[in-house]
Amino acid sequence: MTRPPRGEARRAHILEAALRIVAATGPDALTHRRVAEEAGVPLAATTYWFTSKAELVAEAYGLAAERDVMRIREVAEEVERDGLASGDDLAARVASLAAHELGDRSGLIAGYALCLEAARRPALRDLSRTWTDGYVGLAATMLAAVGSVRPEADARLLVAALDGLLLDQLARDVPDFEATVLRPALERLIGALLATDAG
Amino acid sequence: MTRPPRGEARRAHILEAALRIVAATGPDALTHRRVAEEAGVPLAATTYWFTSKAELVAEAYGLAAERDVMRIREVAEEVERDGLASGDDLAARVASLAAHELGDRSGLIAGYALCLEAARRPALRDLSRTWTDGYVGLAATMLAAVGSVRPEADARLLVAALDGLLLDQLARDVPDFEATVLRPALERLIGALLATDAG
DNA sequence: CGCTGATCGGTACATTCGTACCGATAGTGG
DNA sequence: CCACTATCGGTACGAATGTACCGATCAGCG
Repeated sequence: MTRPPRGEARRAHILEAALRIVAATGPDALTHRRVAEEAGVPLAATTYWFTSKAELVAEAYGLAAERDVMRIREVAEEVERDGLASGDDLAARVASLAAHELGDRSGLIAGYALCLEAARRPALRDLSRTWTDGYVGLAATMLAAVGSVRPEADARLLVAALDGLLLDQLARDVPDFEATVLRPALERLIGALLATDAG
Repeated sequence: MTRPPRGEARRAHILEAALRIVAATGPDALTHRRVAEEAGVPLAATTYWFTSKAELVAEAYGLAAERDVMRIREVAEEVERDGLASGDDLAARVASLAAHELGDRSGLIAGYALCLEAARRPALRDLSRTWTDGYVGLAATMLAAVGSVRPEADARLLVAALDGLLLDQLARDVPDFEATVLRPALERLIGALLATDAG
């Protein structure tokens, strides 16, 4: 029998529950009671570990961002080690990465919710920027690996397009999104960017 | 002296107030009382004109979408009449359009909030799709006007990139965004897309 | 063991929420 | 002018919320 988590472990447990709720039901459904229920802890635990609801929200977002950036960093290092064969190779890599991202609607929706929150609450903006910058950095690394002349600028474009496509897919729910939409679009974009590098 | 609005006018008045609130404080701040205060009407007016809060929210989003699509249509027709000189011309046009959009953070944030809501509530998905499709249609028209070979597919890419850039800007707040970020990015994207059309 | 602080679980409370209700009023067709 | 209906404004109420509080329990240390 595993005993119920105590101490900091419980704190983390609560944050996880908060993220699940944001993704499933939206940020406005994030109440102390709902979080406590989802985490399987008494109500008082949420007020004990987080002095206010705002703190809970901010830390939950922070966790999501940190975890995501960590995962990105791994992929970036992997690409730097192994290199990339071609633009299409890069497109496939990014598409698969994004599709995997889309598999966890939870974190994805929470991420975009953060963007909108950050649009209102300046305290969250650094968090949001760090998140995006992580992606841009990865994209730049990848673009450089396939010989892009201006990897940084094009990376911003690539990440922006990716965000837009993912956001749209969240509402559209196209079946087999990766193969029918994402990969073709990315191949087109990356191909065009690389092809005009010479000129 | 203008008398307080009555009848359907008051209903519209309430919807406008709701949109302002969503933009300024987020969707979770959208309460009957808050809306009533913002609209300058008694609390009961909001429950009289909207049988439930969900109806109010849905109609507010619908209004934002409809109004925006209307404005897009005008631009689309204008472009179809006058044509476009070049890719850079198109980029400047889109950048200015988007910058204008960004001027009204209100509607913009509300729009993206809708996307996220639609990711959860299927009832809103049609609305969200219509909205995006409107933009894609405009973009396709514009791309066709400058001789794009596959305007439809490239339009999706263009709109996605635009969404990503705007979303990022909402949190980043780069000064002089249109000139320093938006226009260069769009010129780069559109230029690359058009240049590789031949091959 | 026994003490002490961290942690836990239950509960209380003021506030705010969505919504329902009800009497007053204004505009309109007869 | 007189109903009659749509609309208005004020208020009430149960439910849910954030948060505070309090006594019980656990873990480490003398």
